[in-house]
Amino acid sequence: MEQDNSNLLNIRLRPFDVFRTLLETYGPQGWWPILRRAGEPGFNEEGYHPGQKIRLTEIDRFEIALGAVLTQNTSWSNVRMSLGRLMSFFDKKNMPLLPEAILGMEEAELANLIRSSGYYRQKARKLRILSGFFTNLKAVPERAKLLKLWGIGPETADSILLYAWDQPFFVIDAYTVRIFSRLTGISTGSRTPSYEDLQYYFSKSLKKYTVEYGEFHALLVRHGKESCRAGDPKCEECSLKKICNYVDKSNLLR
DNA sequence: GCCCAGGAGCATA
DNA sequence: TATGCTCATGGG
Repeated sequence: MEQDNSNLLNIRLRPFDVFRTLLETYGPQGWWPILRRAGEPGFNEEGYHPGQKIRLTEIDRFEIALGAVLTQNTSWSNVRMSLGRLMSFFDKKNMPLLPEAILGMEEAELANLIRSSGYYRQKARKLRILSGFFTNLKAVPERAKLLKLWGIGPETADSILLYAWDQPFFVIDAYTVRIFSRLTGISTGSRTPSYEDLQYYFSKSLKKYTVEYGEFHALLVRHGKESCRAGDPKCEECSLKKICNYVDKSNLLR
């Protein structure tokens, strides 16, 4: 059965125009951050690598996948603490942070190390399942196989595929939905368009350059944190206000 | 104390 | 298919 994405494609606003404006505003974001390599040439102190084309190692890819699960509905600052704890734990054992290391420990012990990420019991289980999948991984994972894993949904799968394997899957997250619902007036809440419809809408407007996909998603996260915030959006200083449909009611009431 | 954060799975109707 | 609930820590 063919999906009906036509309502979204009728939207006048082109995602690519938003991408250009955000890139002018903030510059390249250097995603996905790799904490293991923080401070190395080309990486800043938090592991971001703006403007650098990074050659990823097996350990890098696994760290990205771990982070993608840990950051589910959770701020990155909390995730960074968990990743730091995991790394120092295995550093002391002189073991690289690879799937075998995760599988070699008790789930409760793992949960304790990642407490700061929240939902830590669920996420410990997710990380072990993910690790099992990674142990017999020979090539780029298939999206459908990732989605069959307990704890891996579309956003997490696409984040892993895009940032760890350079595959052109555009990531739709809560920031993306919020920003574009304000820009275009598309409905939110239970009436939010499906993940696949939104992904199709963005993909049609972008070239299949994974750098563009990765940069755009990172810029949307940055913009959602700093400007297009949930509670008190800073519409005055927003670089998208000329093309935005959103009416900041809290401002009108003043 | 409140709200929010780089989701996903499951029960119920 | 759709809605509602659960999972949980940490920062503003």
